[in-house]
Amino acid sequence: MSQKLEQLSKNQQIVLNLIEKAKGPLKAYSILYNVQKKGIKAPLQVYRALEKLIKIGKIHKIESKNAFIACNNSECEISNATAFSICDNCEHVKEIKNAKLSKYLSNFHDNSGMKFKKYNLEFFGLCKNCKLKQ
Amino acid sequence: MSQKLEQLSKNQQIVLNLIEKAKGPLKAYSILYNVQKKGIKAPLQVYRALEKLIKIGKIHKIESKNAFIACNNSECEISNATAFSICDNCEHVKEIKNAKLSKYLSNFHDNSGMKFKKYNLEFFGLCKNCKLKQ
DNA sequence: TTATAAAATGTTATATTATAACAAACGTTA
DNA sequence: TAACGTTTGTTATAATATAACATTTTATAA
Repeated sequence: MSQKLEQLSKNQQIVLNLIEKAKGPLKAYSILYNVQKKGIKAPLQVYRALEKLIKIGKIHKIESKNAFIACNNSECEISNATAFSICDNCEHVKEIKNAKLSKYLSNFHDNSGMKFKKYNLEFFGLCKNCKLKQ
Repeated sequence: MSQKLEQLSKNQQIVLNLIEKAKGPLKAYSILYNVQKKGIKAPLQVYRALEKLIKIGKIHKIESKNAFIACNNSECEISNATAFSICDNCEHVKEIKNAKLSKYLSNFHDNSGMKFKKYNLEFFGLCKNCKLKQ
């Protein structure tokens, strides 16, 4: 039964495979072009797969880039606590795994006492490589 | 001279006025419809104003909603450290002012030692009102 | 004050991102 | 097998954002 829950449909698997073997985040229409040989023909097919993959935590959306990246963080299986570093120069994106950070943010509550079920954090700067080249 | 720097152009002022008097974030095309009586006719005129207003920190973009909100935080004048709470139910958005949080995030560096010039954090949950109604 | 550079404007067209609506097939479970 | 939820396929369209180019306004400084 638990195996069923992890069973991906055909389109979902195709899209996930592509995203997982990519070096960085992929955009929806770039995904579409790359899976057309596999029989996926329309944007909706891609978006529906993405929606499901996000929901189950296999991928994340990088909101500032409208792009999708595979989850590499075993701690965020339910996809409710995500943090990324994004290079302003080369656009390299990396998911941040940091227990302190995620603990800090998961426990954060604002002045009104509102607590949160989910957060997404995007950091911007220059990655090591790009900093050296400056 | 410093006054010149803060001087907004006509279109920028029109767009900013609208966003500032709004109760929540506005979408670009909703802004467009609402400023057409003021003579702004095309999306680009809106997007250009938005771009400038973001750059100088007068407004922020809520990335997960593709919407724009006035800055209410004197501490983020350069718009490089933003945090928001977003209600999943009523979509109410509020900028979070919290010195500890911003200090924590501004000083954060990842495992590789990469430091960041900018971050954007979006929290999701139920606001007080919506929590009560459940 | 004039030239010149930088910023802003106006405009048309188009690119990019995402969803609506509907019909059909599939997989699971009662 | 009947019923349900999920996934698929498909066409059309909505929503978001930028390219390219010509012109005008504003700031700077020679």
